Amino acid sequence: MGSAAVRDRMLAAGQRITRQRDEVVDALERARRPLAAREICDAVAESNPDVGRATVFRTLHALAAAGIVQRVTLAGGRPGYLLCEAEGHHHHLVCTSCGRTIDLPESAVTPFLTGVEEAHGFTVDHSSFDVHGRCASCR
Amino acid sequence: MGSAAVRDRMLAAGQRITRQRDEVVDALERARRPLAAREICDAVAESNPDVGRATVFRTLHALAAAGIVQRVTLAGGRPGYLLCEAEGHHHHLVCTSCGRTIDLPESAVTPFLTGVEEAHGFTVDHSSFDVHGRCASCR
DNA sequence: TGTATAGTGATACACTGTCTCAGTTTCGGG
DNA sequence: CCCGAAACTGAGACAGTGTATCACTATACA
Repeated sequence: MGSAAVRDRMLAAGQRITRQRDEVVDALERARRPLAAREICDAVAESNPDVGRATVFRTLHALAAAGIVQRVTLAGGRPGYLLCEAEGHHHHLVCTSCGRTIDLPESAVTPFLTGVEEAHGFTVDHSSFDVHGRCASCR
Repeated sequence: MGSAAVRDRMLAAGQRITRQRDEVVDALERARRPLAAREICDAVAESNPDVGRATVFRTLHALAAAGIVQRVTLAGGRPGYLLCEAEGHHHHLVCTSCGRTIDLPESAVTPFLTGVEEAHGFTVDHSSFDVHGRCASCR
């Protein structure tokens, strides 16, 4: 079952708690790393084979809208989904060795983006960074 | 036919010039904006219906390896391919209004990445930024 | 011009993601 | 506690992305 914290965030976002959504959150909580859509479907099917693929994708969309999950780009360009502890918009460093992620708060990025906006007369609506490398413990 | 500059860059990368590759480059040069794989297939098929889908993907891969094309993320998370004037590793600002892109040289990004590395004990192997917003002339 | 080798087309396969529609479940108010 | 509006679900069809194989072909270079 998904943690109480996640539940509260979903309710706060006006979304309902369902068995199916619980199982998606569960799979992500157990993994502690970004999962491909396929991996999530498989993990969910293990505890409940009757959950449809469409529901998994809808759930991921809903969780992303609530800021609970973030879609990231894995090494190789494949998309993955990551459960975020941090609330609000933020970015991630993805370790190519152990697969774990490090949160990068928006505040660490804002000065850089502001500089870019000023240099090019560009207004940033949305940004996402894919930074792959090795974390401190994998070097 | 792809420009001579692109031809030289492909030869320099040890790749052969073929009719099919020329047509992929052509499609991207005409568009002057990132294209979805499907759009490239359609554009190529218009001038030569016998070019296989697999060849288009292989060509995009080869062009990306030579730094001639970059895979970017379009609004909505869909992948797109962009012909790059600039050589070497760099990033792009994508205008959500007119679809055009602005090159962001690696040198504009390095100080930011260095700061991130120092703050988190992380070694960056590869980074790609998706920055969406409005360019100066679309505001 | 000849030839080693890179490139090609067809086809099959796997994954990602969206849509529709009838039926079900949840949440909040009474 | 029960009810109903509205959100959610499952099945299945569909479309795009991307990779692999294998026999065949075209290119670059000596």
